[in-house]
Amino acid sequence: MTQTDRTRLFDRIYALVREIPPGRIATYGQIAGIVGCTARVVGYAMAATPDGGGVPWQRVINSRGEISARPGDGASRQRALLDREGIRFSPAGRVALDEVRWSGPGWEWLERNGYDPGA
DNA sequence: AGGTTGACAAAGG
DNA sequence: GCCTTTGCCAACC
Repeated sequence: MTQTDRTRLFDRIYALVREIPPGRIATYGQIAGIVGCTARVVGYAMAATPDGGGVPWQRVINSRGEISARPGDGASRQRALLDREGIRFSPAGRVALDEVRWSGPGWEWLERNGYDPGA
């Protein structure tokens, strides 16, 4: 590996988020558990995610099933994007994670990216 | 080289 | 079910 590990870490997160299909929602903890880091790092990586980079950052929310506060006022934009994908929000602004929760990437994707599906 | 910050999560009250 | 505290690890200053 010619690049530093930290670059690979962000790259892993972006690659994984990119695998989230439309109409599906993943939590920070879920992503963190797969890439092998804490949820906070995932949140920081999302904050550094460039718009239009092909990374559906909008499909990543907190474990409470709600859009967490983020710099600026892009929260409503994220909500609009998810609503466009068919995600329904509760009156409290929360989503039913039990229904739209992402099942995670396929085992072949994991193996292809150097993960260990058995673990 | 060291301290602070942060799009969080899990546990406790 | 909601709010507070604790732990977490990488990026940023």
